[in-house]
Formats: sequence, structure tokens, C-alpha cells
Amino acid sequence: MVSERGLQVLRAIVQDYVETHEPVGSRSIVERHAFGVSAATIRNDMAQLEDEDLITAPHTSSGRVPTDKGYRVFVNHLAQLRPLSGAQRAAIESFLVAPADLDDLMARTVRVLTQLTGQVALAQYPSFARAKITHLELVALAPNRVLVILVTDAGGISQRVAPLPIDIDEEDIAVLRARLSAVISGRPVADASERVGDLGPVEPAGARTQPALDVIAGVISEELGEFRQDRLVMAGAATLARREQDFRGSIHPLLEAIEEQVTLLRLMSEMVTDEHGLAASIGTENAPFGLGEASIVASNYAAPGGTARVGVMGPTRMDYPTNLAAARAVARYLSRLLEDDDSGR
Amino acid sequence: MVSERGLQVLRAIVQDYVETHEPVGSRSIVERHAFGVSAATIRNDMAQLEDEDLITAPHTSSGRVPTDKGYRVFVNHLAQLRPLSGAQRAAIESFLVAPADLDDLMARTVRVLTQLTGQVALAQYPSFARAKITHLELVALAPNRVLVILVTDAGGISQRVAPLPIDIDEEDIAVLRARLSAVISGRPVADASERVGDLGPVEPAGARTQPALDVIAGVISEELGEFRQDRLVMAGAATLARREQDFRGSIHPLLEAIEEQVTLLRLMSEMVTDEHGLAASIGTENAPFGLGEASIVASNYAAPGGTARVGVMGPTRMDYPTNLAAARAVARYLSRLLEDDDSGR
DNA sequence: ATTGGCACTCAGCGAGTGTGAGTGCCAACA
DNA sequence: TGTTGGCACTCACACTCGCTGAGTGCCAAT
Repeated sequence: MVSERGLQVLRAIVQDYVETHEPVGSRSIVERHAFGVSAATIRNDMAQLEDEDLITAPHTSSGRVPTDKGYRVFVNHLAQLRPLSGAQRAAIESFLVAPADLDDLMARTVRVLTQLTGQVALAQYPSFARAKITHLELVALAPNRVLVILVTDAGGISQRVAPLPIDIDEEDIAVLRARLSAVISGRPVADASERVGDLGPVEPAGARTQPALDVIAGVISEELGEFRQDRLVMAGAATLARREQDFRGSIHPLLEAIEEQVTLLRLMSEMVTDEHGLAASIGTENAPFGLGEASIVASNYAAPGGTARVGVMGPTRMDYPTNLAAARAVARYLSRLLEDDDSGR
Repeated sequence: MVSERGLQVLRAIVQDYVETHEPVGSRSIVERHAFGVSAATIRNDMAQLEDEDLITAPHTSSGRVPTDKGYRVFVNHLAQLRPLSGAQRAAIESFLVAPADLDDLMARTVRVLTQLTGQVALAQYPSFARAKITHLELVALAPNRVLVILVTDAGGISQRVAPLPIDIDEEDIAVLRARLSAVISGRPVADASERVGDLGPVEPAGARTQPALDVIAGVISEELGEFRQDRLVMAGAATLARREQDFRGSIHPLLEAIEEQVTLLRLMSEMVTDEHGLAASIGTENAPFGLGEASIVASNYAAPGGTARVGVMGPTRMDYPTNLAAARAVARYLSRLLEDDDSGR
């Protein structure tokens, strides 16, 4: 078992190691922290921590480094979020004020978060899966081409061109619009695609436009599919270049993941949050995703369509208290913004 | 002056250096290339090349490395494009077939190009600056919110929500739509914004909706601004991780540029193409942009709105013949695709 | 349980050395 | 005049070796 003081020693080791990037020795601990005991005592505690696999020595007779398990204990039991400075809060506010639209808001969010933490910032888009379709609009671009626009109550807008097999006129469009609109308006995104697929044969009067209807229904399905798909925005990839050595020499897996998106999306989705809506996935916990050298911390935020997450990715040896606090602060601000003002987006 | 054989020696040096990543000596040249002269003769030629600042020796008594000027001469006078293999042509074809829309097409373009070259791929979007507005659509989302949609003949579609200071009904919208549409339909994007700005006071009948009109006109201006702004897509940032040492140890400037976009956009725009529509910007030529260690090669492609460029960015020590050929092949395919089929996008 | 003392370990550093690839120069040659 | 073999010279790189110091583990004393 690890004593109470042992845990404090672990905390000291994590803090010092994150700060100095060098293995931490018993001597430097008693110098930097007021434990009131001698180095030898600390050494005994460290031996216990090593038995519990919470710290490890890179080589005999060097200082200790936290293991992934050690970071986990630190995050779960020892870390207290470092509150943001006033300047930082002001930065968030000024960055996120008056976004032009949802895309703009998300882009600014990750930018401010990467600026606050110096890490790669990630943000899930609010999910539109539970949002409802409020509008369907068809715009004739040419006799045989129609622009199909969908709008959700959560602010999601999607548009796509449908090339038609036949020519139709404004009157036909009005009919089709009415018919389709009746079927999907007010429906949640998740339901709507079934409805669209189920479109029965039309009454004789509309038989001529049936092929066009089929194509448009197909396009709508695709658009709905995009709504259901979660999306991710990122910023700060360049910060990784400064941390090459933190990742056993190669930041390739990280850059891959950033480019792929889908991996990070899954990872973000699968993280489990604590009671405060905060989550951390540390080092080898990410190994299944090829990111065994990285950690991700995230915070839930509330959006009209449900909760989504915003966070940062960085080396296992990251500053968890700061990053968690930054993610939480940004998430809170984001929640407020999306809730207060569901107007423009 | 550099002799004819001297130039061939330069070519050999560039080729070997790109392949081996090691300074090349006179001895290895006579071994790998059939010059039919002795190493001593090559050495004399190399001395001349060094006088002309086309090659340089990292340290006394090591092999030679091309200077940026040497690469420039190589690209301008010595390089012949390496034709793509059948498999590579097939890859381009299968990658780019049946894109869903312009975004999809551009995304696939950069993906195939990064796959062919192993470098970071860049592609400018076709410019919409000279495209003409074909449609303006207003969709009522709520009494005080209107979705403003613009469509150009080059396939560009833009949409944005305008929050209105007053409530309006469908009839008002029809009036506004007609009025705005009359002003900008058929106009080139570049002209249209002036027109919108010039909207005189309305006849008494429409005075009530004037505030709404002003807001919508403002939103349209913003959308037009976005059309005029060139855009860029990229892929393959992860490939940089493998090349860390090619960039004097830090790929940070590259990642920065990739994230900024605007720098690369300017760089791409300012490159001068040769008579075949190919361009290369080498090493220190990019120094003003903070990319003095990188080279960019690009090829023009023809799009409805004018020509744009597609290319790759990599270390100065890149395989120019292959990369130029790949950029050209993709550009040609892209031109054909955009010209044949200006339908869906 | 804590502490000072002590022997031990080992990464990192700097100095010294050897090796070999490669050069520049020169005299001889076609 | 251009080409060639020979030769002395240079210097990055790799390797060894010994030293140093931070840090450990263990133990006997408190």
C-alpha cells in the first residue's frame, strides 16, 4: 500500500517532471517541496511507489518518472484544476464573441484552446443526430438540376446539387417540395432518412416527376447521413513540432490521426467523463488507436443536439491541471454561447 | 563557364543526392554514371560547378551537395519529367472518378497527389472571382431569420444566415428576393458587391423592409467576399514527420504554413509558371514566407473560373522530375474533369 | 518510522585516436 | 588543351576510455 505521504510524493514527481522534463530524484523533491522529512525517507516512499508501478526509473540510479498508471492516479485523485487567470478568461471571451456561424465558432474555439494550452486542440461539432429538420428547400439551378437544402433546428445547414434525369419546371418543384417537406419537416434527423426511403408511389398526377423525386430523395438521404456523422475541428498541429522528442522521436502517429480525423473522433466519443464532465485518456490507454504516447483530455459541453466534447491532445507528460481547466473553461463558455443564443446558427 | 559535361555532372549530383541523401563524391559519380572519364576529371568539373555556386561541400573533403541555385538550374534545364506508370495513371483515375461535389473532388485530388508523391499536396480551389452569380435564394427560417443562398455558374455555392432586425413574411421575402436578384443575377462576383452596396432607397411601398434589406445586402457582401477569397486544400501533413531531418531539424515552419493557409496561398499564387504551366519555387526563394528549407512545385489546371494550381510541398532535396510529373498529370485530369462535366458542381 | 552514512551504479561528457572518403594540386600524357 | 594517375592533406565520424556526479539501495542508529 501507498501511504498518504507517498501519494504526495507522486504528485510532486508528476509536477516536477512535467515542468523540468527530467527524471526526478529524492533530493530535488525535498528541496523543491516542503515535506519536512529527509531524502532517505522520500526514497522509501519512492520504492513503494515503484512497487505499485506508479513510477519507474529510466535506468538504475537515475531519478524517477511517472508511469501511465501514475499519471492516471494523479489525474483521478491528486490533480486539482489550475484556475485560469483573468487574462485567460478574457482571451476566451474576446475570441469567441460574435461568431459568424457555427463553423466560425468551432474554428475559434479550437484556436483559443490551442493558444491557452500550447497543445493540439480538438472539438467535436454538436451532434445533429437528434436535431430536427425545420426546412427543406429546393432551388432550380437548371431544368435538370436542383439545389437541395436542409436546415435543422440546431443550426446545421446542408446543401447539395441533385442532377435530375428529367427536366422539371417551377410548378413541379413546388409539388415535390411540398411532398418531401410534409414527410420530413419536424422530424429528427435520425428518423427522417427512413421516411424518405419509404416514399410510396405517387398519385397518377405526379407520375412524370417520379424519377426526379427518387433522385432528390437519394440526395436528401446523403445529406442526412452527413448530419448524423460526427465532425471534428482541430488546431495547433504545428505545436507538435516543438515536442518531437516527447513522442519517442516521431510525431507521425499524431499527425496521421489528425489527418484521419475518424480515429480521433472515435477516441473522443469513447472517453468516459467523470461527474464534472471531464475526461482523460492517458498514454497506453490510447494504444489501440495508435496513440500510445499521447494523452487526451476533454470536457463535455452542452449543445442543442446533445453534449459534445472539446479538449486537447498532447504528450503523456502534459500539464493535466492546466489543460483540464482550459478545456473546462472553454466548454462552459461554449455551452453558454450555444444555449443563450441559438439564433444565428 | 560550365561545360556541357559539367551540367551532366550537376544532374548526376542532384539525382544521386536526392536518392541517397548523402553528399556525392567524384568517385561515386564515375561508378554510378557512365561518363567515360576518370574521377579526377569529374573533380575538375566539380570545381567549376562550385565556382558557379551550383554545388557546395558541407565540409572540406566531403562530397558535394547541390545549392538552391543548382536545383534551379536542374529544374530549368536538366530535369525531364518522369512519366507516370500505368498503375499511377489508373490510381488517379479511380480516385477522381465520380466526385460528389467540388469539395469532394478537391479533397480527393490532394489525397491522390500526396499518395503519388509522398509529399504534402496542395490545391487551390478554382477561383470564383470571375464566375457569375446565377441564383439568389432567400429562405425564411423564422420571421426574423433568413437563409441567404448564392450560386455561381462555376459551381460555387454559399449560404449564410441573416438575423433580421424586423419580422417579415413570405411576401416581403419575395419582394426582397426579386429586388436583390435583379441587381446581382448574371453579374460576375467581382462586380456584384459594388452593386449590392449601391442599393438606393426603395420606393415608399418597401420602406418598412428597408432594414431587413440592408442586413441581407451586408450578408451577401460577406458571401461574395468569401467567393473572391482563394481557398486551399491540403493533405499529407503526416508525411513531414518522416522528413524531420530534411528540414534542419524542425518541420515547425511547414506545419505553421499548413495551418495558416494564407501564406501558402500567396506563395502558390505568386509562383511563375513556364510555358507548360509548371512552376517550381525552390528553397531560399521561399525564405520571405518562412519556408527557406522547402520547395514547392505546382502545375496549372483549367477551371471554369480561370486557372488555378495544384502541387506539392517538400524538402528542397525533393524528387523534382517525379513530383512535377505527378502534379501535371493530376492537373490535366482535373482540367478535363472540370471541363467535361460542369454539371454537378 | 525516520535518518545519516556509505558503497555502488551508470548516463553523459570530454579527450584522444584511428579510419576513410574525398579533395586539391601537379606533373605527365594524348 | 583537356585528361589522367598519383599523392599529400583534411576532417567528419566512430570508437574507446576514464572521470564525474546525481541518484539509488541498504543498513545500523535513533
